[in-house]
Amino acid sequence: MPELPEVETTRRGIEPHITGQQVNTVIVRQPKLRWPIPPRLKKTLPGQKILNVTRRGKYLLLNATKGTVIIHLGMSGSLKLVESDQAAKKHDHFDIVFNNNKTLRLHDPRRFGSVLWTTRPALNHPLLSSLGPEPLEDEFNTNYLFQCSRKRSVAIKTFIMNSKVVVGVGNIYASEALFRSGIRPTIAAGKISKLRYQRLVNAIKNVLQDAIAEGGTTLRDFTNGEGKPGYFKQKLLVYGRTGEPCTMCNKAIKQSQQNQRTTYYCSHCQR
DNA sequence: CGAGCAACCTGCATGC
DNA sequence: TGCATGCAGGTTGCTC
Repeated sequence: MPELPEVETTRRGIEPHITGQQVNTVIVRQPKLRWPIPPRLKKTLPGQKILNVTRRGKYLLLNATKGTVIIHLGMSGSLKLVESDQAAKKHDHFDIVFNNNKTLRLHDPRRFGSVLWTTRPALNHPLLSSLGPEPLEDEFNTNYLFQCSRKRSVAIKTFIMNSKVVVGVGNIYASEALFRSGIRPTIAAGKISKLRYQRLVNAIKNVLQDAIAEGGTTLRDFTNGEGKPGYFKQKLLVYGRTGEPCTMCNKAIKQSQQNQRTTYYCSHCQR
């Protein structure tokens, strides 16, 4: 799935095309996503205008006249703008058809994504209300992460992937940021020094910014709003590189399991 | 409260 | 070619 850079890439791709546009129709082909697509969306959204498209963590917020469409892409979701007469393909579960003959189309084979609707401030929605800070904002800094980590025994990789700690860091960028900062993914979060947290915070910010600049990472099927892949995969230093030489020391990259997820690291460079 | 893990679902690569 | 297995970008919600 899309981690923060891929969601941000999607946001930038669709935002200029749907801002100010009026919704004509909502088409639900498969309502069974992570949560059911709310049935009232089909009646309530037509006629409304999209005011802007924002992002909170990995959630996209289509802010409309009378409420907000909250979209999460899960593991395999992607959004694309297509001509409204374009036929839907397999796993094209949801469309917002606009009056200008363009359609925003959600494609999601695994259906871990979600489409929700709220008429209250979106940030108050239960799924968004207890999220941690945005990693690229100033609130996410060394002091914050260090304080937050005290007395926490969880592995540092698990810790930075916890959206209550910081949003947007998924399996790819967690491994990459820990490599960039020289920290072994299994170290207990509470045992890491402030200096090392400073390096980690910088690494998280830098890797996410670098990835956004490349349009995100396309492993298999991620595409931006215009159907194009991202190019950050070529710059991954450890993720998916098991057995290949470390770019720093030439030793073979290792992999292990944490929380049912694969972790990639260099046993020489990360301590 | 924190930690660990099963669950949701489909597609694809691999091995027999 | 077919079948079984394991793995994949995420997150909630359950147990302990």
